[in-house]
Amino acid sequence: MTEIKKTSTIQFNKQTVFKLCPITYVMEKIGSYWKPIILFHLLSGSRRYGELKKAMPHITEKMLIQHLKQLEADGLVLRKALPIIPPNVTYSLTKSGEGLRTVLYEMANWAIQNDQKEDEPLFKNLKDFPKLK
Amino acid sequence: MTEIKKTSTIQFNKQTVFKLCPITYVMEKIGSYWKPIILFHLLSGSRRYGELKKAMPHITEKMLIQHLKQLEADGLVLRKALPIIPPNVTYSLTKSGEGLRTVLYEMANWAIQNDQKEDEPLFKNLKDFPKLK
DNA sequence: TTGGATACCTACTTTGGGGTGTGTACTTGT
DNA sequence: ACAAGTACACACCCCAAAGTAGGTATCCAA
Repeated sequence: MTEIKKTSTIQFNKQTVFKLCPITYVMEKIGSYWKPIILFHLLSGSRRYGELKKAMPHITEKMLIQHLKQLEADGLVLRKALPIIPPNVTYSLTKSGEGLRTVLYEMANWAIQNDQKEDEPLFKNLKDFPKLK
Repeated sequence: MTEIKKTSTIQFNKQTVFKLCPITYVMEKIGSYWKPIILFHLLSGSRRYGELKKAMPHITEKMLIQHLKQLEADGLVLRKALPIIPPNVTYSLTKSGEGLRTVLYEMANWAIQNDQKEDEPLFKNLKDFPKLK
């Protein structure tokens, strides 16, 4: 995995920054292009690694595991591996990750509202928003 | 301003991707480290360029205008410049940008819930979440 | 005339996020 | 004996995003 440099200017005095803006805290956890999308696909329940890959055809394997590992390290995602061959690994949301459901829901909600204004809307409504179980 | 390459693999067949995952649509609009943070600071009302700079001490000027310009181009932010010297430019949320309030609110909410678990919580509650006017 | 105030612009450089491609471990099926 | 299936690991490379550092325009006040 690619290491993260701790000395960049962005990392400077993070504590104080967080106090001023809780959003900064969120961005440190899920602030990348892929993470929210991965989390979105886990909202409907646990998924195998291969299932996630199929659900996101345009993500590279490297990005997928890399972000899964980080989400796991950040306590948002749980990895369960069965000791069998061929391997069987499933990923699911932790309680903390599950807490992001409303965030993602509101994002989807905004996307739909915002998209209606354009010529050819892509989504219709929120009926298809993933429900757990 | 830095140009955006339209031919990257990520851009490939975006239409179909959006249909599968509305979150992808959102990430294209506000999916960067700084954008949600900038939007957060505009939730309480219009702000001058210099005010935003002060509110985000660790952002570079380049990043600030660059993202402001893109947010403006994406119709999330409105720029109002008075023709005086020294210049007076204020930024505010458009209706579309204002629609992100709930998203940002839920983010802050999650940050607070999530943060309570740690040793030294940074935020207390949502009373300080910016209200318009 | 010099400097401050404001909101930028524009080179140049760096960095790390992301892409490509290959390899691996172990078992089951043919 | 070999390929297929699964979930990765690793090395190499590229480029866009972010950082650094300087400059600009215009007016006014000292």
